[in-house]
Formats: sequence, structure tokens, C-alpha cells
Amino acid sequence: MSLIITKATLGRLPVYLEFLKKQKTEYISSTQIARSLELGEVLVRKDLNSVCGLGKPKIGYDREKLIASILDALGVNKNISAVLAGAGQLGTALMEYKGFSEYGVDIKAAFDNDPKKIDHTFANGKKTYSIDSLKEYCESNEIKIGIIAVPQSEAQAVCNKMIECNIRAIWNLTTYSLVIPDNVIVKNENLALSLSFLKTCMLRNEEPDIDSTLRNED
Amino acid sequence: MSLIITKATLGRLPVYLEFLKKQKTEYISSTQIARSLELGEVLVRKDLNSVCGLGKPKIGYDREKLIASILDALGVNKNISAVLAGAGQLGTALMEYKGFSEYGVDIKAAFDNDPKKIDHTFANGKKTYSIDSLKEYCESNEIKIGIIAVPQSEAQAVCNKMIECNIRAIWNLTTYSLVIPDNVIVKNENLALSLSFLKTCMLRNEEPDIDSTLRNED
DNA sequence: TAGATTGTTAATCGATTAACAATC
DNA sequence: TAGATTGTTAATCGATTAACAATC
Repeated sequence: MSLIITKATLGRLPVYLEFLKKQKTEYISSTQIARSLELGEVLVRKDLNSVCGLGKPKIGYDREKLIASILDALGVNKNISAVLAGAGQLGTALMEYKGFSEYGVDIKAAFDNDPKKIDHTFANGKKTYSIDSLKEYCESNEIKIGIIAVPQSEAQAVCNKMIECNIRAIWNLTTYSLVIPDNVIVKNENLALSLSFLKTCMLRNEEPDIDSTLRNED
Repeated sequence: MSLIITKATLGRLPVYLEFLKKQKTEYISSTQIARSLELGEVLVRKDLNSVCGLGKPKIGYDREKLIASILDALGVNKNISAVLAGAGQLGTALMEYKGFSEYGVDIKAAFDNDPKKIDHTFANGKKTYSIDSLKEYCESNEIKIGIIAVPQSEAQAVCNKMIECNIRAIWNLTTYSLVIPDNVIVKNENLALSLSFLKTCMLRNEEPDIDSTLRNED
């Protein structure tokens, strides 16, 4: 029944999701989706097929069910708690960002080593704690994801601390290439690289449809 | 001489660059690079070969020259000016971020429609102007890149304004799928999607080496 | 010469697309 | 039945890897 969901598919599921949410009709065909998103229609069909096999010839796919299946495949319904290290400008922006909850991720608290930042309360009531209390906090709050938004020079140290706290997935917003054990996954979000990639594409007059931040190093 | 640089290669160049900068030796072999970055050594050789053909058997590549070639291929030496729309938390973080200049991108000014934000001076002396003065500013400052960090609901309007200002490359930090003409390139930087992708990979226990933000929609 | 390394050509692999049969 | 749509099998395409010849 359920085919293997490739990573390429996984990457497109949220795109389908956004699109499907905007539609109004009860049923929707892969042809419509493909045309609107400028993707091959067979590709769309294969993607949809790998999360749910319920398309009906001549009618299309049940929109509601499709949305539910995608949400399920993405694990949106499973709520996951995260913590953030580094309550600077970027950290604050992330703490106050509302979009994460839509995907079932809750950044519960920020941690910093700067006494001036500790105890600060964000606009939404979340708080900044001392980095020393990270372990205790993670243990009592079932934290699964760690977000690193500290200065480069501290990135590895903070990363090590997070791993000690049993965090197994790290979102790295610094430009530092973290060294991590095999059982931890890292996603690098290098904004400088990303903007630079756009610039390079512009200079070469190409579409930026590959992302330079996608590779894992070390 | 210079082979075609594929986009996949283009995405890896900055990774090589970071690594090469950290090294000390005069020459470096593709084998060393491959091992350190966990890439295939033939792949590294092909990549390096597409930007410069100066590897020497038994010796390796001249580190300095390699760095220079990569910088050149990436267009880092060509300085490009950008403007940012939306001086909120995220916008402020980007305005004050120091890493962009390393890749030859200078975000010169921020624009907003909120009177409370207009005329604000950032920590580094850059300023926020009224969105109404965007066109004039872009024309007199040769602005090539526009960064959108406004609320979703205003993203398209701001994008349209930027296109009127002759901006041909847009870095979109909202979750909105911008509709743009063919001669404009967009790079979507959807942070919610990115974090969500990490979460999904964690739940499925996979490495997140493909990035969901890489696809262009609409 | 032997060994380390580069660069090229062919094979493999994964993802996408094309062709077409199946279904309502 | 005809037409629209789905789902599958084979072909294509691009990128990576393997094998190996060339070079210092």
C-alpha cells in the first residue's frame, strides 16, 4: 500500500499542503495541482500516491483526506518541543515567530549565557534562562530539537551541551560546521550562504532551485 | 578549459571555500578535501575542475589559487547592493547580521510602512526609510536584490513594488508563494518549513540532506 | 621506477518524465 | 460509449561513483 516516501517527495509535501489548504473544492485532480505548482503531473501523482492511495479516476483526490494524509506523513500532528540557544536578534525573531506551531513545533524556551538576557520575557510570554539550566529543563520537558543561534565561536560548545541533554536533532543557524556523532541529525540553515547563492544565480542568470544550505558537512 | 558549473557544484563551492580557508598548507589534495567533507573524491575533483583546471598530480591543488577561483566562480568579488523590506524582529536581525559582506552582499537600507519604525537607526548605522521612498533609493543606489521580511499579507504587494524598482532577484523570507514574472528570480527561505523538515526527518530517522525550501512554486 | 595524485570515460543510481493501460 | 483521470511500467535525464589511464 504505502510506498516509500523519498526525500524529494518529502520536500514537496509541504508545498502541496499549502496549495491544498487554499483550495475550496471537495475533490482536486493531480492535473490541477501540477499546473498550479508547475510540476509534472505524473510526479504529483507519484508523490500523492506515496502518502495515500485514494485518488479516484475521473474525479481526483479527496482534498480533506489528502490534507490529512500529508499532515500525517509529515508528522505535523505529533507535537515536538524545542529549545533555542542564543537570545540575540535572530534568536528573538525565532522565539517570537508564529509559523512554527503550524507544523507542530513549539520552541518552549531560550537559553543564553549573558546575564543581561537571562530572565527576559518575550512578547509571547516565553522566557530566557541561563544556559546552565539547559539540562534540567530538557529532561523535564521532553525536548527533542535544539536550535543554535549563538555566535559562531560558541556554536560547537553549545551543540555539545545539547547532545549531552539527549537532543537528537539540531537546527544550526550559525555558519559553523558542527561536528556531531552519527546518531544526531543536523540541518544547517546558513542564511549568508543562502543569500549568496541567490546572488550567484542572479549573476549567472539562473533559477535558484537548488539550495546550497542543503549539504551536511563534516 | 572551464567546464560547465552545475547547480549541484555551485551549491558545494561555498562548502569547499569554508574548508579551504581553515587549512594552512600551500597545497591540498582532493583526497584530503573529500575525506574531511565526507564527499566522493572524484566528485570533489570534478567540482574543483569545473572552476579551475590547475590540480597537479602527486601534489594537489594550490590552496590560494583554488580559493581565488572559487571566489571568482561565486562572484564574491562583485559587490552587490540589496535592500530589505520589513524592519521587524527578523528584518532587524538580518540588517545587523555581519556575515553577508563576506559574500559580497551589502544590505544597504531597510524600508517599512510603520511610522514608528521609519527613521530608526540600526546598531551598525544603517537606517529604515519609508517604503514610499523605495523606488528613488533603488534607482540612485543600483540595488539588485530585494529581501522581503514583511508579514505574509503584504508580501506580494512589496514584491510588486520591488519589481517596479527594477530589482531582479528576491529573497523571500515569508511563507507566501510570490507570483513573479519570468525575468525575476526568487529564492524562498521558509524557516518554518525548514524546521519542520528537520522534525520530519527526526521522526523518520533520516538525515536531512535535502532541503524542502529549495523548490520554486507558482 | 614506484607511488601518489589528477583527470577522463563508462557504469550506476535516483529521480523525473513519457507512454499507455486501467478505471469510473 | 467517450472522456477524464488515475496508476504503472519503461525510457530518459542528471548527478555521482567506479575504473583506469596520464602525470609528476
